[in-house]
Amino acid sequence: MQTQPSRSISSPRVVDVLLPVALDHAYSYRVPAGRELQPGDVVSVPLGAREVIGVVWADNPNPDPRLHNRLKDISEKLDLPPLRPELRSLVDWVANYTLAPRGMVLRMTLRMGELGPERVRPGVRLTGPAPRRLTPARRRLLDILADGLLHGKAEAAQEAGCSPSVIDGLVDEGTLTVEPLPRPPAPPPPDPAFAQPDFSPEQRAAADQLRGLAAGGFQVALLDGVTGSGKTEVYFEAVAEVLRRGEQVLILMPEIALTGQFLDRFAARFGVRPLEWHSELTPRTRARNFAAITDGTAPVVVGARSALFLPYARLGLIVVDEEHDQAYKQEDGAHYHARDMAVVRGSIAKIPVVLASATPSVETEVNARKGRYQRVPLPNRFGGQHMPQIEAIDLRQEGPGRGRFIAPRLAEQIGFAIERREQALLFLNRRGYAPLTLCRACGHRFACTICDAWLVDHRFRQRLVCHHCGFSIPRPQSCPHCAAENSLVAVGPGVERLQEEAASLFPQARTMVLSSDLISSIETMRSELNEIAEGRVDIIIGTQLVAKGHNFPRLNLVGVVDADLGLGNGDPRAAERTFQLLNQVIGRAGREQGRGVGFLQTHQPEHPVMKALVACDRAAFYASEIEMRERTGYPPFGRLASLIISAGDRPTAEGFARKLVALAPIDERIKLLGPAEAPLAVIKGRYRFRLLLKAPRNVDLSGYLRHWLAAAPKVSGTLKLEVDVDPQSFL
DNA sequence: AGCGACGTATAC
DNA sequence: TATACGTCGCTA
Repeated sequence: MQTQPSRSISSPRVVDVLLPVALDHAYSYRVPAGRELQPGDVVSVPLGAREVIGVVWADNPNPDPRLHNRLKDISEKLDLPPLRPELRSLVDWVANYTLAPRGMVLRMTLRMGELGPERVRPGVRLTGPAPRRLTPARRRLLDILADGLLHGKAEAAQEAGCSPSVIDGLVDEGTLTVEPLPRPPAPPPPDPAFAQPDFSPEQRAAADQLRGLAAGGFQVALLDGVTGSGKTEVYFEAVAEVLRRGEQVLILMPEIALTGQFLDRFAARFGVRPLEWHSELTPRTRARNFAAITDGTAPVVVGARSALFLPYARLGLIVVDEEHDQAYKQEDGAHYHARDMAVVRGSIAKIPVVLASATPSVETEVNARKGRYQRVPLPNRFGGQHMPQIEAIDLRQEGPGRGRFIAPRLAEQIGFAIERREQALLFLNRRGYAPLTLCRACGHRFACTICDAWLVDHRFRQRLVCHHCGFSIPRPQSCPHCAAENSLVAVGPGVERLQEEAASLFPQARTMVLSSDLISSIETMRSELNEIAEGRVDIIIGTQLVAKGHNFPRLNLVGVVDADLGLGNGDPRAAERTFQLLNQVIGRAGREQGRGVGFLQTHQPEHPVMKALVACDRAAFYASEIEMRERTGYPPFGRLASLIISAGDRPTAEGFARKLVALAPIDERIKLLGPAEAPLAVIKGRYRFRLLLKAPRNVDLSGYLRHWLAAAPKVSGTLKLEVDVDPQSFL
C-alpha cells in the first residue's frame, strides 16, 4: 500500500464560519475529511446545544492553539448558492461602520424562512355515479364539476356556496375523487417591452439620463422630481434597461402600506407584479421569495429596508424611492440607514443606484450639489399641471377666535370649495380631541403617571391616553385633585375637535376624520378612502395618514391647521421634516384638476420652511438648512455615536465618564462631547451619562472605540457601557 | 440570538 | 420553600 497523502495525516483543514448571532468574530470549525468548502459557502454548524446556519468567511490555516481540542466539525453544506464576495465585503463594511457585531449584519442576509415541503393543494373531479341523495348544495356542486375537469377543492366549494365537507361527503360516496392540483405555472417575468410609456419631452430626457446610468458601473443619481411629475414611470425605464441585460433590480420602498398601488403601476408597465419582500411575509412565501432572489428567478424585488442585504444572484440596480423617508432608518439590532447602505452596496458591487424624492434629504441634496450624485431633475408636474399655489395665514394677524382653530380666510375658502363641489383637506398631525386637559378651578393638568407626558383627550374612545406609552384612563367627570365638578377644559386642537369645528362652520357638509387610531383594519381604511374618492365626503380631516399614497381626485384645497407643529422641539431635523411632510400633504391638492391651493396657518410666516413652501423655493430652504448645520456642528455627513455609561449611583457613573474622557485617544477628526455637554439622565433608578462622538464618515470609528475602551479601566458589574449610533446622519 | 446559570423579588 | 423573572456570560 502507498502511504496516505500527507493531507489526511496532518491536522484537518479549519475554516472560520461567521454565525448569524450577536458575535463580531467568526468561529473556527474543522472541515470533515473529503469535503470541499469555499469562502461564501452556507453551512450548518453546531453551536452550544443547537445547530445554526452560518457562512464560511475565510480559510484559517493556523487556528488559535487554545481551541485545538475544542474545535467542532462542520455538520453539512447547505444546497444554496454561496454568498458572493461583494456581499461578504458589504457585511464586514456595514458591521464596522454601524458598530454592530458582524454576525448581526450577516443575520439580515440569511432571512430565508422555513424551507418546508411545498404544500399540495387538493383538486376534485367528477368520476363516479350521481349520489343517491341530491341536496341543493350537491346539485350546485355537481353542475360546476359536470365538465369532468379537475377543479380546486376550495374554489369549487366556494363557487357552489357550500362548505368543503359537502365535497368530502361526495368523495365518500364515490361520486368525486380527490387528486393533487398541479402547481400553478410560474408567472412570466416582467417584460421591459410590455407597455411603452407616453412621456413628456422632459420625462423622456430624464429617462434617457437614467438609462445611461443604468448601463453599468457604480454611480448614484438623484431623481429629483416634484410630486406628480411621474418619477416612478421615469425610473421604470432604468429598471427596463437592467432587465434587458438580464440582471436583477431592487426597488426599496419606505413602508409596505404604500406598495398596493405601486405594484399595480409596475404591472401596467411590465405586465406582472414584482416580487415583494417585507417583514409581514408568511414563512412559506418568505422561503419561496428568498429562493427566487438567490437563484435569480426573481428579476425585480420591491421591498422594505430589510430587502437590501439579501443575497441576490446578479443585482444590477438599486432604486431607493422616497429616499428622504425616515422609515429607512433601522434603530433596533444593527442601526443603519438603508438609503446610505444602498449606496454602499452599489459602490461595493459596482452597480448604479437611483435615489428618488420630491424633497431630498439634506444629505442627498448636499451630495448632489457637490457632484457626488448626478442630479436628474423633473421640475414640472406631468401633463402641464401646476403645483398647488400656497399661501401663509399669519395666525398673529388673522387667527380664529378663542377655542377655534380654523382662520376666517381658510374657512371662507373651504366654503367656496364646497360650493364648487370640490373637496377640502384639513391637515393636523395630532390624534384625538385635545392634547391637554386641565382643571379651571385648581389648574391641575392630566399627565401620564409613567412618562410625564400630557394625556391626550380621545372623546371618541372616552379616554385620556398617553401617546408615549399607551397608558390611559377613562375620561374623568370631575377633577381628581380638587374634586371640582364641570371644571375640566380641553386645551388645544386634535383632529376630533377640528371635525367638531368644521361641522359647526359647515353644518351641511359631510366630514370624515382619517386618523390611525380610528381605523381598525385595512378594509375600513379602504372603504373610507373609497367614500372619499366617490365624492361622498366634503371635508377630510386627517393626520399624517393622509400624507402618502392615495389620490383624492376632487381634492383641490389643503389647509394646514398648525404648520408650526413639529418645529418646536429641539430636533435638529425638525425643519427638514416639517418641510418634507407639508410639501407632501399640500401636494395632495389638485393632482387631477391641476388647480390646487394650499394654506399654511402659522405663527411664524418668516420661518424658512414657510417661506420656502410659499415661494416654491427649495434651493433657499436647503441653503438655510446647510447653513444651520454648519453653524451648529450637526453634521450632514458622518456619524453621531454615543457611549452610554450607566451605574446605580451618580458618583460611579460620573467618575467613570470623566475617566473615560481623560483617556480618550487623540484624533482631531473626532469630536468628543460630554459628560458636561451631555447631561445625566436617571432611568429606572440608574444614572446614565451619554458621551457623544461626532466622526466624519471616513474615520474608522470602530477602531477608535476599540483602542479607547481597551485602555479604559475594566468595567465592573454595576457599570454598564453601551455604544449607540444615530443612523440618520450616516454618509 | 438562544440558552443555561445565577440572583433577587414574589407567591404560597 | 417553591417559583417567576432579570441579568450575565458563553457559544469554536
